[in-house]
Amino acid sequence: MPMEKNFDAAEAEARLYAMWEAAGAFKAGANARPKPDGSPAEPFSIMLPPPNVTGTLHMGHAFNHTLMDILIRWHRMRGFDTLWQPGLDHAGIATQMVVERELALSQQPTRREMGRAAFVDKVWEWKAKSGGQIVEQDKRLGASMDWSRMAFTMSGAPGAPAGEEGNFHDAVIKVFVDLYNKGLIYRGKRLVNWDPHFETAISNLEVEQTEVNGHMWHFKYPLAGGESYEYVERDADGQVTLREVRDYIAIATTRPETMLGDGAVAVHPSDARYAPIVGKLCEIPVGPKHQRRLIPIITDEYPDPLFGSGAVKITGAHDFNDCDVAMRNGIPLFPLMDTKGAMRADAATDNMVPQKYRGLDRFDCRRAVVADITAEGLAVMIPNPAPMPEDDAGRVGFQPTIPYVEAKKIMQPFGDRSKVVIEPMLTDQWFVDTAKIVQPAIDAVRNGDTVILPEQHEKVYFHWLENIEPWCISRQLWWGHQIPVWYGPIKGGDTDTFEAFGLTVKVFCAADESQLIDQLKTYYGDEDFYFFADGESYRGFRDLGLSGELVFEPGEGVHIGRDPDVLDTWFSSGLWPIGTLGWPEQTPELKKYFPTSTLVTGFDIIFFWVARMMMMQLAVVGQVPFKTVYVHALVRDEKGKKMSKSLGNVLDPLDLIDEYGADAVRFTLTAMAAMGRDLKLSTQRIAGYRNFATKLWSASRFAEMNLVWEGYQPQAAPPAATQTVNRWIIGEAARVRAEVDAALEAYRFNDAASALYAFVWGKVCDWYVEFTKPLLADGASAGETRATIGWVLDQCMILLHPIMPFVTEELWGLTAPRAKLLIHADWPTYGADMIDSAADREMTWVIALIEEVRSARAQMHVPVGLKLPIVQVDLNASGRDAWTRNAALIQRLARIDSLTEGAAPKGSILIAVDGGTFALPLEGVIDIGAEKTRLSKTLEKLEKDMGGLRGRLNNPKFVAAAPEEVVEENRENLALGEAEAAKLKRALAQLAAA
RNA sequence: GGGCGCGUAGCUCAGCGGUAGAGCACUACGUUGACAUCGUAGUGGUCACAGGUUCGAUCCCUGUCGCGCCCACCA
Repeated sequence: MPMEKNFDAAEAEARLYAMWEAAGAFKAGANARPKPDGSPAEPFSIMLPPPNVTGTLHMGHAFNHTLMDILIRWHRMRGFDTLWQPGLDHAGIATQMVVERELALSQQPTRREMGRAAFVDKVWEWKAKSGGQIVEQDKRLGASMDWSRMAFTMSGAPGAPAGEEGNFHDAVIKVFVDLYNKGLIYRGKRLVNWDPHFETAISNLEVEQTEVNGHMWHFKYPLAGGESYEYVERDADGQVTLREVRDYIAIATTRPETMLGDGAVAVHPSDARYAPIVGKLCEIPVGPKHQRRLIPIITDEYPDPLFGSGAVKITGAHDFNDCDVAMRNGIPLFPLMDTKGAMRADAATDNMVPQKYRGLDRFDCRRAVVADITAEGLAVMIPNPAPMPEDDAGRVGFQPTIPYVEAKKIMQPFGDRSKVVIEPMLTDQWFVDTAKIVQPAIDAVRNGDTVILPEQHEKVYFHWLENIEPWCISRQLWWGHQIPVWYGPIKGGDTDTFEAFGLTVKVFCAADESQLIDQLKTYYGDEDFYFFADGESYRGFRDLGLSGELVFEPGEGVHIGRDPDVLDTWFSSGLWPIGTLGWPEQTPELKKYFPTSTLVTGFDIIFFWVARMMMMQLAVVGQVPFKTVYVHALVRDEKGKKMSKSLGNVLDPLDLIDEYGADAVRFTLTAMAAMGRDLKLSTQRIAGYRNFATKLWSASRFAEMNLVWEGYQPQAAPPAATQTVNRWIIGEAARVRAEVDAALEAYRFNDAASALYAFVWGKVCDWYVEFTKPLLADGASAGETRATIGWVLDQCMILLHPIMPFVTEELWGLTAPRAKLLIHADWPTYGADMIDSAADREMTWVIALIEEVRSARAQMHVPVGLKLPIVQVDLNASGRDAWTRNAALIQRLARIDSLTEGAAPKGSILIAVDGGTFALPLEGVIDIGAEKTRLSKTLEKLEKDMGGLRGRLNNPKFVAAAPEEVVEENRENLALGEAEAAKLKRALAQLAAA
């Protein structure tokens, strides 16, 4: 059946993908071949960065996955034992958010109404129904992952439905328990970033600092007992600029609502202005007068005397800096807010939050506080910067004062998911003591066990790890790995305890319930405890002699029973490399594929994920998780903006695949994957590469029409060709194969793409196909030429397959019966020995001659249909040889009808080639003026080039210092140029005579 | 405030010590038996600017000017 005129991507892609899957082509180890020495195939493994279970394929994934697929297909064809491990991340916050929204939309009970177990069931239901759409989308892209090994970061968790079995939960729990037992995980009451929308702690990486328009208010904190002091301000020279008696200390703040929790006012020890009042008390100027707290004025290095008033209110429970100051100085912390970021209404804070502010949202409270202070005259007043020439009462020259409020750009923390302002909150959380496990992760990159490419990212990696902070791993969510810790009362002397509400509580850490029971038995004996944990309530220890019932609230302390919190999603995805391979079981896959070969990822998750995988794998199994990390750039829109839904500039890869085909999308991303630079995607470019696929397709049709595929015998080795043209293209194939391998070896994906583009289009289609036309008509050489065309096109398909899998596989199947699918075809290894340098030289000469003639014809406006004779004016032996052997194709491609020898006839165009001169007699055809212009222009260019060469060669220092071959090359070029210039001049003289 | 990257043809980008490249766009010509998703030939560049190193700099160094990104607790 003859080939269709065009490749029908939409039809073929699904069919080909199904064929690969049915053939098990993606399975780990598929197409693995022993090495030439008989030893087992070398493993090559890549872990897919697990997309969120809520995710759909966006351009960043398409890029990321294309690069991985290229590496995987390339290695698979080279006979490596290849694994591309797919999977999904349970994505705690994101998923819980999606499911809660679903519940709201379908008017079902809320999360809290239905309770934890029921809600988690709902999430699993949702996952089964609509999670992981990205898998189907990846198939459209052509990603050749081993789907039979699909992993999930929550597999095997309690409550997981059938089909979600797996080791991941066990692995996560085991790691938590092990790290806890090694003292690398601890619980503590710390100030953490709190997301008031999701009501959970988040890590500092999940906080985005954004500049917003804010205000800084200046308020007076009156000194206790109406005391006053002399306030003196001096300039840099020590001259007094202000001297007045004050009965207050001025404070600047951007967050007046936190004043209620102030514990002190701090000034710098060297600040002479406040020296008279250090140690005295001042009053927080908010709330009913009789309830106002007095706080001390202290000194600390933290305040900057040049900023604001130089005095800082210290609110340890609501600011990270202040917390440090408070800790240093023994200042108490006063938590003011509840989990939603509203001012607390509960009894514990009675004396902190006055009645009128209780229950107010933090921002409403801010407005109220500002209004109240201002009304009371406790705002610092400044002259109105825009004085009125006349005031309301008609007073001329009156300059009113106004409350001192600076409009100010301030950095404000936002939750990266919730987009609400993050609140520093004092809560009990679990932390990984990263400082203790970070060093191996730093060393591994320093000593090259893991290589990060491009190199510049190593710096970023080092900087972050060297300044690493404790990692808060507990989240107040329900969807995730519940922390395997139970709390109970303690018998004296144990160290794993903490204080809460006057109770000393022991933390039990266990991988599962039976292990916990064992622990408790060791601890209390057989009779002393109850154990009861049904997934809903955890009251097992209530009767152990405690008085009262402890109620857990995030940030508020302790409960009896299992910790309700779950682990940060990144804690589990941090175990992705070993977890997907079956750890803690010592599976054969783990032995074979770990450490993995390459991680391909965007720089945006170096901290979130890459660094943590390094730390965790090293801490848990003592090995690096991957040998190479290839960090690629971001995909942006054509204007260079980051694609985002809110900007509406998102290009959907699936739309592009629909329109241009997956191969075109893949090739575009590959061609633009230059290291270290963001790529701006334009559909024009994709269309161009779609055309490229079409070009290859039509070259194959050309072959078909010329019976190349009739009885074609696919061979790995090139045919033993005798024709120069055939020998030449075989050499070119060898060249491009080497280029592609070298490029991929170095992760220079764009180099591989452009080498292939230049070969397939620029060499094979532009020249070789044309060269073969006369040969195919010639009985003697037609056979070998057909074989060569077939072989060369096979090489195109093979070498392009990693980047353009669909069109190449389709051609592979259409053109000849094949022993294997292309996806499993053997990647060539032939080398430079296939380059026939004589053929190479000859074809380069032929191409140059044809181009010269074409150029001359075009510029003289010789009609396309008009064939011309050519005159060989002078030509050296190799030129004559080349002409003789290629006369047919030169005449065809340059549209020449005959050759004569002799002097250039009058009114002819001179064609200079390496080793000689031709003339195109064009008397009566050419425009003499135009030809003069053409020759002068060529001469001018030549003279300019030669000027440079002469200058250099006349410089004795150049001749002395430059490498021999550079000097030699310059000499040769100058000689060639001079010969050519002489000819041009002669021709010009002739024209002038005519 | 630190750190990183980028300014090369009209556009999007490669390149990187030895005479400036690609694709797209543009211009002219073309119904040549693979391909108009095409062909042939062209136009188009002080490689941001200023110094320095070098026989030689788009490339290395320093500074300046523009852009972009990452990290950072200035109340």
